[in-house]
This record gives sequence, structure tokens and C-alpha cells, in this order.
Amino acid sequence: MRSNRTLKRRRPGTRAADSTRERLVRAALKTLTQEGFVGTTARAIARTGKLNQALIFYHFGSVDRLLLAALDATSQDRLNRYRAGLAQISRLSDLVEAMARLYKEDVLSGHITAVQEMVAAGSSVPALRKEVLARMEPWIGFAKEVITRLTAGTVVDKLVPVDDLAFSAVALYFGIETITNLGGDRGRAETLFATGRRFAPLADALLQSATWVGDTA
Amino acid sequence: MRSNRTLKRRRPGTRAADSTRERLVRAALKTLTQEGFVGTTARAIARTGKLNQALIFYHFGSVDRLLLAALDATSQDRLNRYRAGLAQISRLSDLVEAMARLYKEDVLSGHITAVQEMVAAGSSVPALRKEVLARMEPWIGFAKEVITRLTAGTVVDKLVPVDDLAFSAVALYFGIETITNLGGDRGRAETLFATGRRFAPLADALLQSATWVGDTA
Amino acid sequence: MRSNRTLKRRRPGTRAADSTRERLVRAALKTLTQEGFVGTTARAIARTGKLNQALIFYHFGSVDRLLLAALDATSQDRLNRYRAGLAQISRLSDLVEAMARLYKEDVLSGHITAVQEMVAAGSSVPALRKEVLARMEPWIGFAKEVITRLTAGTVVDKLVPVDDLAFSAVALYFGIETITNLGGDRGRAETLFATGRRFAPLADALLQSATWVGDTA
Amino acid sequence: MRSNRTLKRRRPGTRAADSTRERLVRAALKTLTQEGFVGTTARAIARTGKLNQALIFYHFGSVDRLLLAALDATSQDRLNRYRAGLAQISRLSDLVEAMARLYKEDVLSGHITAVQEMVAAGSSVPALRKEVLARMEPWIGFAKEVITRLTAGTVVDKLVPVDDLAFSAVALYFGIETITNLGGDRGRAETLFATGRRFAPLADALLQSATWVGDTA
DNA sequence: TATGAATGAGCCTTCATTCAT
DNA sequence: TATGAATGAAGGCTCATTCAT
Repeated sequence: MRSNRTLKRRRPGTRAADSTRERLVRAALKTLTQEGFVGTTARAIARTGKLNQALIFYHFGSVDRLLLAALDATSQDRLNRYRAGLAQISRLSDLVEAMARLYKEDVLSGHITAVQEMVAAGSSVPALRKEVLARMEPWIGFAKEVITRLTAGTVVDKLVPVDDLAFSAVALYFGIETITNLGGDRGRAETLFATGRRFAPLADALLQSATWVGDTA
Repeated sequence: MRSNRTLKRRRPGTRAADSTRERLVRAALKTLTQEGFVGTTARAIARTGKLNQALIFYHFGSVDRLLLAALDATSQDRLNRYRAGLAQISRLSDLVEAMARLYKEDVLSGHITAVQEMVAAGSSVPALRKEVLARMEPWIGFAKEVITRLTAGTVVDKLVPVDDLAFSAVALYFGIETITNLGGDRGRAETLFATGRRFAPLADALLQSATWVGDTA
Repeated sequence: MRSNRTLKRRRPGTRAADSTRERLVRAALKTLTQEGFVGTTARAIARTGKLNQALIFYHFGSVDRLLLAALDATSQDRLNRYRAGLAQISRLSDLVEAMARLYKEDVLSGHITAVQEMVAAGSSVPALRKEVLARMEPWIGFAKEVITRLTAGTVVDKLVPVDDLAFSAVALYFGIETITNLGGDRGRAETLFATGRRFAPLADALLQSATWVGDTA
Repeated sequence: MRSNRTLKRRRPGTRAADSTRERLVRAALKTLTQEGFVGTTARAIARTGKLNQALIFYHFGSVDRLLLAALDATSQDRLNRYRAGLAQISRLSDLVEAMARLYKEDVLSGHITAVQEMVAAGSSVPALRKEVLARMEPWIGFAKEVITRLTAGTVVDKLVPVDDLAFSAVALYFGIETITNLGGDRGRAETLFATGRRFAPLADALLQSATWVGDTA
């Protein structure tokens, strides 16, 4: 079984062959979304990318490490996008808008499915757990930042532990993606965004009022 | 690839051998929690249950079908437990208490990990998706019932679509379990329960007041 | 592999259960024609006859022995039919007619396919060879009888070894069946009969004249 | 069941590894003659050729496809031999001589047994039928050529459909081989050749005279 | 840097057969 | 006489990985 191997380091000279590495990463991501993690074998990846199977091992040492690298790449890329997209946000209603936009990007690019597949893979394969978890942490940290910013000076900020909120936010996000991926339809997720959009203004108002109360106290 | 097979029906006469079926189901569940889905091979299950590998195919026709049967069994069992445990609940604070208790049961029995593994498997293996999803629906339905009961006559009931809440609740639950399973530590989930416990009374009060408001209107 | 086992004797009391034996034999024959020898497993036979798999072993000791018994039964039955059908024949033209009729019977009953499958099986499975061959010999003997009768007093009788003719006749017969079975169409065999029918009178005439010549000599 | 699989195409770059392909083909052929079709498993072939089992699947995709490739190879090879050997033949007596020589070659090389095994396999395994039949057709075509040449200008040519003769010739050939293979002794086949040798001159004379008759007409 | 070939382990599944009832 | 359950062996095939070039 592929995923029982240990994750040994290996990384040949990072010169011109980077394009091959990139092609491998892209192929891995694509295969992940198309075939699911269990279908993402060395052969399948190579087929998807029209590459030689052995290149996976030459460049990444193992399939798992390629997959992790792919997760890294996509995760980094998306995190940057999210940082940029949410940088100026200070109200829930804006947050919802921005998130809806970013989520749509994720869906279209297929990246979210790939990431979700890797999270599921983390469950399925003990050897991957630690590595996958490590790649989730930045997201929790980022969620924390955003939440902190948005709730600064409100009751929420004072009463609710941001850690819990951040953890829950990320968990909810992946939970939704997991079920969505099972059903193959994005309908429910989109409905959720719509609902969120409807309530954001109200929540913003509540947060505001709560802030004043907090201030007078 | 095991999971590429179709899921053919099969079920030999259900007399005395039921205990074998049960042992197989238990072994499958145990293997799922111990080795992860990818490690839950026919051989591994047989080893865990000290059973002959061929029995899996005699009784269930395929590994996937055994796994699904195991999910069925555990899911049914737990759903009953949850129904019973939450039947009398009408306040959030009670809900949190009850959930915390049930969750602890789930953790101790290992059932929650097994279920989570199967949900992840549903992602990883396209052929399993539909089946796993079908087994999630009852939970969403149940969540809807509970939420409906708890929010009856409050603003929430009037404003927020229960479907969205139910879906989110289940997604959050599995999202939390997924990350928890990655980390191998229950700490974060427990912290969450603690936080929930702290806020439930407040939320109850808010719901109540909201109810009055609604009444006067 | 089923067919690697030795053929041990076994035959429980031949009382009322004969009907079960018969059903098994019929099921074996039917499976042979429908699934081919390799598809004729204990399970498949049991399924075809809606019988319990274990009965095969109870009544016949092994799948191979059931198959051989089936070959016996069908072979005996058909040989009787052929004997009866060709008993009064003394001319080639009559022979062709009779054979065409018998062949049609064989085809309709499916028996010929079953026999052919067993002959092929004899090739495929060394352990079956001797047994199958033994069941072919009566046919060669019968062919010899018929040929002897038909050529009695003709040149052919004096010049050509009847053994060779008989052997060739049977070989031709099974050769035709083999190719026919591959193609799934009886067309070629029927064309052959038509041609035979056309030439039989001529051949009869030749034989006759040859007889006279032989007589005068 | 091995033979239930579909026959997928596959053929890796045909450079240096051709010798492995050849070794596989040879091993398959040898196993076929030594163990019979049913005993010709991937493991058995690998053992015979002292090759890694997985090579079969690497190079041919499936056992059945290797077997078919083996049949192709041997069939092509022998057909060429037969073409060459019978190219100059214009009389039955020469034909019998040439055939006897070629047959002996076939027997010694074991090729005829292998082919016969595959023909039997075609019967036994529905999935192989079409493929095996397709590989028989060239032989029927070749037989037609030879028969046409030999009977050109004779009554036979005018009266008997060559198609029937060709079909019968091939059927007889494989029928003989089948029974021979069952018995494990070549005696009967050789006797047949001897008889054929004895009668060929007579038949040639008859054909000739028939020709004259035809001419005068 | 790339590749075709090769390998050993392992997987799911099925088979013939046996056994207790 | 019949049957459901069980078993050990084997089968076809795929996988991750390595190797020689």
C-alpha cells in the first residue's frame, strides 16, 4: 500500500526541471479532484499529466510526498489569495461577500476539492495525518486573525475564545466541503452563502450595538 | 482496486451465523479506527476479528459492502441513542450537556472515529460517495428535528432556514471530528464543548427574549 | 483449481434422491452450454439448478465427477438415439438425412454443446483427459459399426481401414462443433449438411459401382 | 475469474524489452502444452519462464491477452511455414507428404498442442471465443487456397463448394488434434497420415481422370 | 533529467471442498 | 438427505518503488 511508506526527503536540483515539478503537482491536483484520493495512484497521476511515472519518484521521492507538495502549493496559493481578499474587511457583511467570491474561485479552480481530498486522505492514512494537520494550522491561524479583527471591541471578542471560533470556522468549512463532495452538488453550500448574506447585516448591527454597550460599561 | 467493484447484493440465510456477521462488523469498525480506511483491507479486518478472510465475501460480498454495513449498524445504533438522549431537550443549555455526554460515549466506543473514517472514505472513493451520503442524510434530518424543536416560536425559527442550520450542524460536527482525527487529540473538541456550555445559558436567554419580541409583534 | 483434484469415487444410496442427482446433472449440462466449461463452477451449477452447492459434493464427490456423470448421461442417451436412428440405414444418402435430423435434435437439446464443452475441458484439464477420452471411444466404435455396414462389400471396405474412417468421422464431427461453438453460428454446419445431402446420391452410386467392380474382380 | 475480464489494449514501448515479451510468449506456449489451458495461470507462466508474474500484466495487460498474443505468434509463424511448404504442391500425394512433414514439425515444436489448447479454451471461455475464432479464419482461408489450387479443373472443383471443403479440412485437423491430445498418443494421427499416403496416388488418378472427363465435356 | 522495464508485496475475490447440524 | 457456514488455497491484477540506461 502506497501510503504505508515513510516520507523520506528528496529533492533534486531545482533548476530548469521546475516545470516538470509543476506539471507533476498540477497533475496530482487534477487527479485528486477527478479520481478521489484512492484513485490518485502514481500511474493515474502520470496519465493525467502525460508524464512518466518514475518522475514522481525522481522529483518527490514518493507519491505521498508529491501529494503533500501539491497540498502545500495549493494551500499556500489560496491562503495568499484569502489574505489579500480579506485584508480590508472589517464587517461581517463584507466578509460574507468576499468569502462567497473566494469560494467560487476555489470551486472553479478545483482547488478546494483537492484540498478536501487531502484532508480526507489524512484521515484514511495514519501516515499522512500529521503532515496534513500541519497544513491545516495556517488556516486556523488565519481564521483567528480575521475573526479577531472583525470582533475587535465587541462583546464577542470579550466573551468567546477566538481559538474556538477559528477552529470551528475551519472545521465547518471542511465539513461542508466534505458533504458537498459526497453529494457532488454545490447547491447546499451556495444556499448557505445566500443565507449568510441575508444575515450578515443583522449580525453586524448586533455586533455594533454590543460594542457600544461594552464601551459604556 | 478494491473500491472499483460494484456493490452487489448478497446476504446468506440469517440464522445462527448472525454472530459471525456481527463479529465481522465489529472487526471492520475496529480496524477502521485503528488503521484508517486505507488500512482496512480484507486481510486486516480478518486479522482484527480473528476470522477467515473469505467470510467477508461469503457474508457481505465485498469489503466495501461490509464497511457500509458497519456504517449502517453503527449509525443506526448511535442515531437511536441520540434520539433518546435528546428527546426531552428543549433548551440549548440542556442540549449542550446532552451532546457532551453523547459525544463522550461516541469517543469511548470508537464509533465516531469509524464513522468519520467512512465519511472520509466516501470522499476518497467515488464509488462509495452515494452510499455514504445516503447514510448521512438521517443525521441531517435528525438535526433538523432537534433544531426545529429548540427554536420553535423564536426569531431564529422565523428568520433562519432550518435546513441550513441542520446542514451546518452536521457539517461542523464532522469537520471537527475530521480535524480531531488528524491531530489525534480530543482537546480542541472538548474545549469547544466547554465553551458551548458557558454560552448556552446566554443563548437561551437571547432566544427567550427574542420569542417575546416575536410574540408582541 | 477445481480440476486439479483427483477423481475419488463416491455415490450415496441411489434411492429416492435420484431426482436430485438428475437435477444436478441437468443443471450441470445447462451451465456447460450457457457459461462454458470454465464458468461451470459449483456455484454456477447450483444457481442454475436452484440447488444447494453442497449437494454436488454429497452426490458426486466433486464438480469434475458431476461433469463426467453429466457427460455419461448425455452421451449414453444420445448414443442410444443415434443407434436407433441409424439402425436401418444402408445408404449414404439415408445416412445424411438421418444424421441431419439427429444433429438438429442435438442442437435443439443443447446436448451437443455440452459434450463439446466437455471435450474441450478434457484438453484444458489434464486430469480430465483420460476420463473424457474413455467417453469418446464408444462413439468411435459406433462410427465404425455404421461405416462397416455402409461400405460392406465395396472397394472402400477393402481398401480403407475402417478405424481411420471412424476416427476421422468423430474427429470431424467434434472439430465442426468446436469451430461452430466458437462462432456461435450453426450456419456453416448446416451448409455442410446441405452439401452432404447433395453429394450423397453420387457417392452412393460410386460405392455401388465400386462394389460391382470389386465383385467381378 | 481470470477470463471474465475484458481484453484491454496495452503495449509498452517495443524496444529492448522485446526479448521479455518473447520470453513471456514462449513461456505461455510451453505452459499451455504442459499444464493445459486451465493450468496456464499467470503464476504458472511466470514459473515456467522464470519471470516475474507482474511482467505479464506490464507487457500484455492480462493473461488472456498474453495467451492470445502467443496464439497469434505461433499461428502466424506456422501459417508462414505451411504457406512455404505447400507453395509448390499441385498433387494430393505431394500434399500428404508435405503435410506429414509439417505436422511432425508442429508436434515436435509443441506448437500444435498449444494452438489446440487455445481452441479448446475458446470453447471453455465465452470471452475468448471471438478472438480465437478470428485466429482460425486465416487457416480456413489458407485451406481454401490450397484446395482450390489442387482441384482446379477437376470435377471436385466444379461440384463441391470449396468453402465446405476448407472448413471441413480445418475442423478435421483440430478434431484430430483434440482427440489426440486427450489420448496423449500420436499413434492414431500417424496412422491416418500413413493411410492418406497410401490413398493419395489413387485420389490423384481419380482427380486426373475426372479432369479429362470435364475437359471433353 | 528522463524513461522503459522490472520487482515484490499486497489486494480483492472466487474456488472446490468440508463440516456441523 | 440436505444445508448454511466455514476454510485454505489460489487466481488475476495493481501498487509503489527501484534500476539500468
